[in-house]
Amino acid sequence: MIAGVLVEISNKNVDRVFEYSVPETLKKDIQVGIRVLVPFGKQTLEGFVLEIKEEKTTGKELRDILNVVDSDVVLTEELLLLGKKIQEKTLASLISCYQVMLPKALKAKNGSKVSIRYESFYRFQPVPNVSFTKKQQEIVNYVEKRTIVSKKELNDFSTSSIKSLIAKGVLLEEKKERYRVQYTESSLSKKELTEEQQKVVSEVVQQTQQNYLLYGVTGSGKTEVYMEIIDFYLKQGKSSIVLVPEISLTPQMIERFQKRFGDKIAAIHSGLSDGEKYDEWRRIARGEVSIVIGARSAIFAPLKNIGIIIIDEEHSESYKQSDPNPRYDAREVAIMRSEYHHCSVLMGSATPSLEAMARAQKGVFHLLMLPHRVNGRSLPPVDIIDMNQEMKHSHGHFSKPLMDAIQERLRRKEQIILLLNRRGYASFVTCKNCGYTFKCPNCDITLTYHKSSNTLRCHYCGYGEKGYRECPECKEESLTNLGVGTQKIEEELQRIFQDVRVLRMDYDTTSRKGKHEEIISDFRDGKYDILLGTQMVAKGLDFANVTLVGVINADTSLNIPDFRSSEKTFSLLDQVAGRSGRSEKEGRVILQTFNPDHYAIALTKNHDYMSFYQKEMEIRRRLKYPPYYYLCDIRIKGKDAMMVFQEALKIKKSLERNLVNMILLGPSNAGVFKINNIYSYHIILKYKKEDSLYPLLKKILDHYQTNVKIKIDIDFNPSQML
DNA sequence: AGCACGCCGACT
DNA sequence: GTCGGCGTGCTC
Repeated sequence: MIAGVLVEISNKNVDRVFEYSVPETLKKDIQVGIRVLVPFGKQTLEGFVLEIKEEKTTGKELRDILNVVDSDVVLTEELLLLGKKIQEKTLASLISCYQVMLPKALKAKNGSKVSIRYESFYRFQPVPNVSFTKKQQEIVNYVEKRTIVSKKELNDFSTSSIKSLIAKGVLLEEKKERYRVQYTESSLSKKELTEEQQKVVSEVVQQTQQNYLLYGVTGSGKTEVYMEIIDFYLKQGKSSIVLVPEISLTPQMIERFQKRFGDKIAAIHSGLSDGEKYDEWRRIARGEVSIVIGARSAIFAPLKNIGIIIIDEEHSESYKQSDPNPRYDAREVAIMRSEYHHCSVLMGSATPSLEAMARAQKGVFHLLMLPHRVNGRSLPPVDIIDMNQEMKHSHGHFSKPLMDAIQERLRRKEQIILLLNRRGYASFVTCKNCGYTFKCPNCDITLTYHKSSNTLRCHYCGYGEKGYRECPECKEESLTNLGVGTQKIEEELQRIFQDVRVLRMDYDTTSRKGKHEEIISDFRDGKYDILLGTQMVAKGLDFANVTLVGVINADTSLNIPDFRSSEKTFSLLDQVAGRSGRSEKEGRVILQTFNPDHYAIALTKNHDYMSFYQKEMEIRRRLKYPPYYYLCDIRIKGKDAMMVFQEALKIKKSLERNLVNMILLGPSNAGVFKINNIYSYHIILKYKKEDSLYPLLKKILDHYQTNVKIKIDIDFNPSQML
C-alpha cells in the first residue's frame, strides 16, 4: 500500500505528491484526505494523503508514513477537488489552497497549542454487596436517579467521597468532548413575509440549480428571505452556507439566525478564538450543524448535502482574498461548490457589483428584485450639500443644513449616524513653513496623527512614533494637521453641541474584543445621541430611532486611484443612507461633498442604482475595464528597486512576445511604492480571452521561484489596484 | 522550508 | 593553508 502525500511546505519546488509506503499497523487508518506525519529529508512534516495506490511511480526507495495526525478525514473528496480547481484559477501552491480551507488550529505550526476540550461525566453502575457512608449514599442516590451526571454537577459533594465510589466501581468515569461555543435552543422568531418577499422565496426554492442575483433596496428584508429559504432546505434535510462580510457579521446578525435555528447553526467570525473556531469546524465536519454563517473563508465549511449558498452584500470586496495566496474569490468558489452539490447560489445586494448585474442582464444570473422597504416607507430623501458654496460663508466641517438637522434630532431625542471615512485625528501632519510631511520610514505613506495617544501612526504597517511640537526639518513650531479624521470630528461635535453624547466607532475603538458589540448595544439603548464612524457604521446596522444620516465628506473614497472608486462610493453612500428611517419614524440623509455633480454622488439622491449602473458600465466599456475585460495584476517585489524594475521590464517583454489580444500596462510603481522596505512594481493585463496566458504565467512563476531577490505575486481580478 | 554540497575571499 | 560566505539542488 502506497500513499501519495502533499507536505505542508508552501513552496513550488515541493508542491507535489511524494510517495510513502504505509506500514501494516497504519493500514486501517490511512484514507484519502487524512493528515499524516512523514519523514521529509531531515525533517518530520505533516501532510495530506491525496491518493492511495498499490504501485509506486518513482524508482526511488520509499520511506514509511510515521503516523496519522487525527483520526478523521479533514479534507473530503469534494474539498480535495475544489482545492485543485482553486489552484488552477489562482496559480497559488496546491498546499496553500488546502490550508485556507481549514481552521488555523489544523495547521502544523498551531496544531499543538489547540486541543480538544473534555468534560468528565460519572455513570452509575450497580455493584452487589457494597456499603456506603452517609455522604456516599447521597451521591449514589443523586447519580442513580439521573444515570449520568457531569463532574460539575457533583461540585457540592466532596471529591474524596467521589473518589472512593470510583474505587468501589459504583461510579464510572467517562470523558466527553465539550465544545467551547454553546448555542441555546431556537425561540422561533419568524416574521410574516410580505408578498414581494414570499415571491422571491418561492422562485428560489422552485429551481434546483440556478444562480440568482437578488437586488433588494436597503431595508427590504433580505435577511428574512434568506432565513425562509434556508428553512425550506433544512426541512428537506439539506444544509446551507451564508456568507456575510466580516464587517456586517455582528452579534446581532448571528443572534437573528440563532433565534430561528438554534443549535443547528455554526457561526464563524473573528471574535472566536482559534480553539472555538476549531470546535465549530468539528461540529460542521461531523454533520451536527446544518447552517454555517461566516465571512469569506466560511465558503469552505465541510458541509455535506448543501441545498443553498447565500452571499449577502454580494458587492463587498471582502469576498476576494487579496493578501496571502491563494487569492481566491469566495463568490467563484460558491459557484464551484454549487456545481458539485447541484444546488443554487443566491447573491443579494442593494448595490450589486457591476460584474453581477452585468451577468444578470445577460441572463447568466437570474435577477430577482425587492424594490420596496418592508415597513412600507419609501427610501429616505437625500440632500446633497455643495461644500464649495458652504465654505464661502462658514468654516469647520459642518454645513448649515447638517448642523440644523443635527440640532433638530437632538431636540426631538432622535438619533444620528455620521459617516467619515477616515479614522484618526488628521489625515497627515505637515509643516506650514517648509512643507515637510511626516512619512513612515518603512512604507511610502504619510503618517496619521492620533490625538488620544499623541502619536503618529502608519496605517499600513502599524509603525508609530511620538508626536512632535516642532518641525524636524526647519525646527519651526509650524506643524499643522491637514485633512480630518473621526477623532477630530468628535471634538468638533462636542464643541458645537453642548452636552452631546458622541460614540465613536472605527478601527481604533473596536479592535478590542467585544467592543464592537458594546458600542452597538450602547447606541441602541439610547446612551448616546450620535454614532460617528468609518465604513463600519454604513453596513447592515438597524436602529429604529435613527432618523438622520450625515456624510461629512462624500468624496474621500472617490479620490482613491482605483477604477472601482465610483462604484465603491455609490455603494457606500447608498448603504449608509439606508440606515436612516428604518422603523416608524421618517428618515433623512444629508451628504456633504465638493463634487455635487459627480454621477456617483448625484445619483444617490434618488437611490438610482440602475442609472448608476448604466453610466458606469459605459465608462468601463470605454476604458476597457471589468466587466468588459478581465484584469490581471502582476506584482514584482524586492528590496533593490532598480533590480526589481529591470526584472519587471523583462517580464513585460516576455508577455508582449508571447501573447496577442492583450493590453499591457506598466511596469509602474505600485500605489504604495514601498511597504516595509520592499519595493513593488505592477504590470496590469487587460484581456477578454487568452488561452496561453495561464501556461505563460506559470512559466514565469517557475522561473522566479529560485530567485530569492525577486518575488512575484499574481492577482486575477484584483479587488483593489492600489 | 530546511539542509547539504560546493566553490571563492580574509584570517588564526 | 582553513573558516565561512551564500548560490544550487534535493527531499518520496
